[in-house]
Amino acid sequence: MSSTARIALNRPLRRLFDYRIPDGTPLVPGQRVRVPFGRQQATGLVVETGVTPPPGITVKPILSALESWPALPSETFRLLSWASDYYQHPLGECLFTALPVALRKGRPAEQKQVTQWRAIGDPAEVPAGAPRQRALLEWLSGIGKSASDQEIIQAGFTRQQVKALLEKNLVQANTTPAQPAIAPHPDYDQQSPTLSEAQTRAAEQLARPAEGFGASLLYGITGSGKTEIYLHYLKQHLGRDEQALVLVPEINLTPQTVARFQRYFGTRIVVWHSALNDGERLSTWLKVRNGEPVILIGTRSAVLLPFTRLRAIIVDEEHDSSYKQGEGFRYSGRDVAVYRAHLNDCPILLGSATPSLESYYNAQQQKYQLTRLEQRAGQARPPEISLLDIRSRPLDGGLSQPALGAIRKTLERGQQALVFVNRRGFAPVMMCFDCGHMVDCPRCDTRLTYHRRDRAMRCHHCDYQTAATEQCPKCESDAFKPVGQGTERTEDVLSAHFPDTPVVRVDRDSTQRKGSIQAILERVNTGEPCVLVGTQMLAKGHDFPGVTLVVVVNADGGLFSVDFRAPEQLIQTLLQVSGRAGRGAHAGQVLVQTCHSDHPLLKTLCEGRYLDIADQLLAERESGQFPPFRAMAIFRAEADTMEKALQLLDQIKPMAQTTGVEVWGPLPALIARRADRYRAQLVLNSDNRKRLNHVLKGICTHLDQQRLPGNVKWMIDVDPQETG
DNA sequence: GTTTCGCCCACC
DNA sequence: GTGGGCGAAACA
Repeated sequence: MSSTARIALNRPLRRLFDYRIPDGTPLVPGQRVRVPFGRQQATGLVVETGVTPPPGITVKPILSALESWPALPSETFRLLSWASDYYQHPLGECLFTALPVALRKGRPAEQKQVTQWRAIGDPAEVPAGAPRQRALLEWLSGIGKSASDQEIIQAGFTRQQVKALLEKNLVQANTTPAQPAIAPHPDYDQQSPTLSEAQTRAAEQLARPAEGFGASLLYGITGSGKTEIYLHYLKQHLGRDEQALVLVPEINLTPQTVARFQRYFGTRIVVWHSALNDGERLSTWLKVRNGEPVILIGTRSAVLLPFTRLRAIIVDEEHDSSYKQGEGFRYSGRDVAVYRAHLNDCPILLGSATPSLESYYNAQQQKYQLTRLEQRAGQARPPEISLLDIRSRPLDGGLSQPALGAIRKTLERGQQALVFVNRRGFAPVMMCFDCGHMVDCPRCDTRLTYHRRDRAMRCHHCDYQTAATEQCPKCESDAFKPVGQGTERTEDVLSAHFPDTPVVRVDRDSTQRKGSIQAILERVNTGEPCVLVGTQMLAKGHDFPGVTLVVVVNADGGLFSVDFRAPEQLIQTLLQVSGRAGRGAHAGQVLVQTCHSDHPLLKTLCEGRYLDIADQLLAERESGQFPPFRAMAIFRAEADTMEKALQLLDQIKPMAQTTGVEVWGPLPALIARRADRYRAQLVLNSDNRKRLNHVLKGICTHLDQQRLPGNVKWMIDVDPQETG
């Protein structure tokens, strides 16, 4: 009697499919199989065996197992099943995100092999009619070692010629994996990083002799040397045969960061990020799956890799909003990492100079151990932050006279200045100074922004773009100009004020080319006086020892936003960018231009104690019934008319509104129309996460059963990062 | 009367 | 997601 297996497919379906297991094919959960699906074939993952198929369906047989072992080991499988349930995302899609593309498509789980060719015969044996073959064999004998296909082609020969020699038994082939395995006992540098007194104290607190799960929050101010603590932490918690995971935001995964880890762990360091190609992905995935003793430094999706001996996890810049995936499977890399540490019964370290309110709250609740590192490493001292009220001050390219004066003084001292343009909620918009007309996106409820580089106007929410006109499209006035502080405008003003000093712009436009950010950093690190102008990018991670002055052009964007996370993110950004000042021998100074110099948040910012601000912000979250005091989820709907979207939400609302779950809305989304689709949402809020999860599951089941009018789409965002 | 388009639905 | 079935619209 043959058994039945329940299979997950890579489809956006909240459903699994049952197949007959052919006799003599033992299957375990997590194993890849090939199955017939409709009139096509698909790769599936075994979820369960020995199930009873629902009545009334014809069960087809599994075609084959792709391996005899589970592609997803049990711990990874459990992690993803939990995430599927927690985030209310279809299990199939969750499981498949943990496979590299090659394996999703059903390709074999094998390392790419490279073939090396070696001469074993005498060139004289090659028939005279094949001069190229003879030349190849002579060349191969001459170099005295084996050569790869690539080298042979580079030397001017062809694959056919090698093949012909192989048939004549004059060359020998030797295939090896393209990426050698990491030796189980790698001989890496035994020394640990040298720690300062403050670092030693922090490291000692983090060295927990106790086995098992334990989460720590490392609050380490900018420049305090968190990386040394990470290195030390890994040395302490990690055996030679064991695996570790270091999560970093995309922007922080630079060659410098990797090199610092390599100094202490050598070949055990492997990386995982969006720039890897499919082959590199498969190769690294296999190393992890094979249990090689890797220390993997990676971005968000690295938390889903199939580790088998994971013994330590670090999440760097744990507050960074890029840990939350913004579409599809909307998981938080940081939160999944914490759960994964639970599953593995291993320690996890969350580090930040500006911890998220969620993690800080967990520390206050004694769920996480809080370790503070409040001294800068070496000679460096924390920068002095002051507010510069710009109400009724004339601005030039967004900069006030005092700010320009401070930049001048800094340059005269032979030091560098950094001008930070806070672009969040602020972008250059084309406006007519005669009639006030601004250009809207024809498909979204937003204004088009102006890009001087190619004289185009673009929408930031869809791919619409159009050429910028000289005159106002409405009244044809010539006074049609960009308003608002773009980095380009600020760059111009700075160049005009300081004609003898290089002004370096760092934003997405200027760093798009590969390696250009590297070139910029090298140039700045020569220490020559210069002015750096940039957005978000400048706030993160990079070390500019020559910078002693930071000017924040516009701090006010996040102060009065509708989004409950906006103040937190504003403060984090300001503190992170402030942290760029005075990392070298000279003290740093930070000038924050604002129209609200009496705002309590900004006043606390000047005292520079992030945890005090976090206490303030937490109090606001508590009184507003926001996370982390309550669990939140957003139910979003999208349709070709606003009525249809709202109608779906009206239908869902009574289902959600049960004991212990509060529902706000339905409300049109902050950008109610995007790419000609109308968007609205319900906010669900509960003091009981289990209940919220249960309610969401009920809604999903309900909606899966009923058929919706065609183009209405819906999705659920658990622990949303943005409420708009 | 024939072809094309778009919607709906199952897929195990 | 994807292909097929089906009815409505478009075409000769």
